[in-house]
Amino acid sequence: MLVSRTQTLHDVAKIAQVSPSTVSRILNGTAVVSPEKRKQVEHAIATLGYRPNVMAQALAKGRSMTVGVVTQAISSPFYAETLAGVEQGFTDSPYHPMFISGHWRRDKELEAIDILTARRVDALIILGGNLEDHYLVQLAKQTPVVPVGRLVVGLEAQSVRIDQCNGAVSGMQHLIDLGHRRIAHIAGPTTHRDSTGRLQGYQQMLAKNGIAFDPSLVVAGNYQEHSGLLAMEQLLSRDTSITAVFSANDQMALGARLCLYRRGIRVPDDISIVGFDDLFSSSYATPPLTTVRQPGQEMGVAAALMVLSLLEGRPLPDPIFTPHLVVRESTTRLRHS
Amino acid sequence: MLVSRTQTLHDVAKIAQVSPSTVSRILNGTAVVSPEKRKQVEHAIATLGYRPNVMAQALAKGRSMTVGVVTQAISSPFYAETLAGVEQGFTDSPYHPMFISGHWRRDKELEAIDILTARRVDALIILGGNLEDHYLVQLAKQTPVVPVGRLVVGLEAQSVRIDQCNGAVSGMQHLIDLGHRRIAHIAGPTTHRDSTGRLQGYQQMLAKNGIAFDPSLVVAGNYQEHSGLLAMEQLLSRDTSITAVFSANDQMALGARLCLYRRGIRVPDDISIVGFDDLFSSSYATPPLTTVRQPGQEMGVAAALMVLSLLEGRPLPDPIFTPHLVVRESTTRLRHS
DNA sequence: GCAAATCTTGACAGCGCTTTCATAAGCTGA
DNA sequence: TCAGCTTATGAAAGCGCTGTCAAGATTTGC
Repeated sequence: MLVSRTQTLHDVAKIAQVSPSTVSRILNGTAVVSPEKRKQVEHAIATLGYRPNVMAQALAKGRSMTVGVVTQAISSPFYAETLAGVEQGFTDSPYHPMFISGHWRRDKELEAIDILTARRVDALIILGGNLEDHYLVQLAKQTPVVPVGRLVVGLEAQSVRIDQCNGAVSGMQHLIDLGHRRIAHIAGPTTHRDSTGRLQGYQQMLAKNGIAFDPSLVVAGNYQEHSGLLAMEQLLSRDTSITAVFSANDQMALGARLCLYRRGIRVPDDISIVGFDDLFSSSYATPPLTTVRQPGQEMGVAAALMVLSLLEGRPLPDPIFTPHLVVRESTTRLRHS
Repeated sequence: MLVSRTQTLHDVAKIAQVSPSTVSRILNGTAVVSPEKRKQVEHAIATLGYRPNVMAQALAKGRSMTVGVVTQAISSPFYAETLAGVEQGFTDSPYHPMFISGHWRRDKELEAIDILTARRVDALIILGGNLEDHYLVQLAKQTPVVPVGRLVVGLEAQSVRIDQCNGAVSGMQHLIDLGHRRIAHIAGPTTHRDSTGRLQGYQQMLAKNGIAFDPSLVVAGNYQEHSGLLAMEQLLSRDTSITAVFSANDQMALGARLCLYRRGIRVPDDISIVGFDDLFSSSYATPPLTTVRQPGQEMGVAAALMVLSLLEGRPLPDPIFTPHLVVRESTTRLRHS
């Protein structure tokens, strides 16, 4: 129903011949109201096409009903799934998410938090990022903070995350089961705790299977496609006996795959590739990528539920997710040549 | 600066020993204030770590300083770029975007608009979608509406869009220049005006080059990867003399490419593929996809500027973008076998 | 040097809603 | 039947800010 001037609760009250308080009470279910008045009010609301002004409600009750989400880039395929999950998690709740990108820069993230707190968001969801743990802990004293994809010391019960090392272990297990021994690793930024967790899993599985760790077989990228391509080139120039590569994320795996394509090295026939994350697009790569699935969407939903629990004082859900291997077509059994 | 109770303009006024009005004036630059008072106020703001409450400002001035963005899926690679552009376009403006997904469903889009108007957004950006033109025109009478990626009749000056037909023409031109004649087309949903525009470009180029239009060479998908795969299979079962395919979007092109991979048909050696959109991931496909670039990011920025212009009564920017061909490695000259 | 014009500043009434608080009405039971 | 209690409802005071209005202070012109 489209009407000219935007209607207020007052207008509704006037038409229904009750006081504004009564209308408010019906809207919020704050108190019992006689059925007849309720009927009148509901009718008035319908005929006016009235919609409460959320800003005014927010101001009056001191809660904005919006939760701020600091992501790194709204267009990053990796964060996109989690954002979708967050959005989904808030559907059917009175809260709504507001997304702002931090562009992987500390100052931008700070700015984002600033903008969000100026809007008096009721809670904050922080996807990854470069903000120090102690800062987030401090921030959490003002408004609930839910970190996603990282463990914030001091906020362990509410940091939605996966067991990185375990994920890496299952990816490596797969490669080793297929007979591979010369396995390279394209790591993430060495400063990221999650990259080091994955690296750790890689090394752990090497050790467990009596394969000597060769530092020249691991090179770090920055999680973007291009760095995966560069890393692969470097790896190839160092050692041509590699038969498999385990990449710390899908985007770099795709970059590596392009490098191999350009050099005419076949995947998986010559070199097998295992990624990490399982982006939507990985299942449509050529060949479809075998990868360790990080349940981005589910984690987003969990983050939303975590916020809701925090806000309503309910017991918190389990924040730890376990990544699982998804076998597709980029890996194959090592042929003894 | 983190303080316990959240500070108000009143607190600042008290500390600076001026009236709240004066503080407001300084904050908004609404009137001239003596330098000394300004100094005092600025000092008070700094020591208190004061941040104005955006909700209260919104209520008082009747503008929420937020613009609603109805997208289809926040995780769709296609919309993601545009969303990023929108976000970027509002940086350094006092406005902030709030995204809600419509999931390609009319009822969800309506719901999204409902949520957004309850928050009294100052404008609406609608990415694609299924809402009827007349509905949007009607809506635009209440609050500025900027449709993106489609032409809304009645809102032509502010519909940010591309010339679909022209884009298809340049993709086809490329294929024809390479000597292809048996060119299939994987179309988008027949109900979408943009798909039909692309189909039109396809037919136009066929006609212009004296190639008879063969209806069995076009099959429609739904813009998702899987439908591209299915379409390709259907095409192959109908006619094995195809040497090139022009897909109405990259996602379907990627699906088609997977189909060919599974059947051992080489790209581009056996069949060339041209996509449409140029998603981030297309340049890392195997092989990197030749495609018609739809400038998603730029269009997002343009949509934001359009909103700003509408809101500030400035002349509107040009809403039409021209797509350009990006030649990569999925197309090659036809070899006469 | 004084009336008139200009400028800075504070008081105050909203913005649209929620939420005490108080009042009037309806009940209970002895 | 009436003291005492519970209930439904309205009046009014905010929530934190902006913007109008008018009053003081200051400057200008002749």
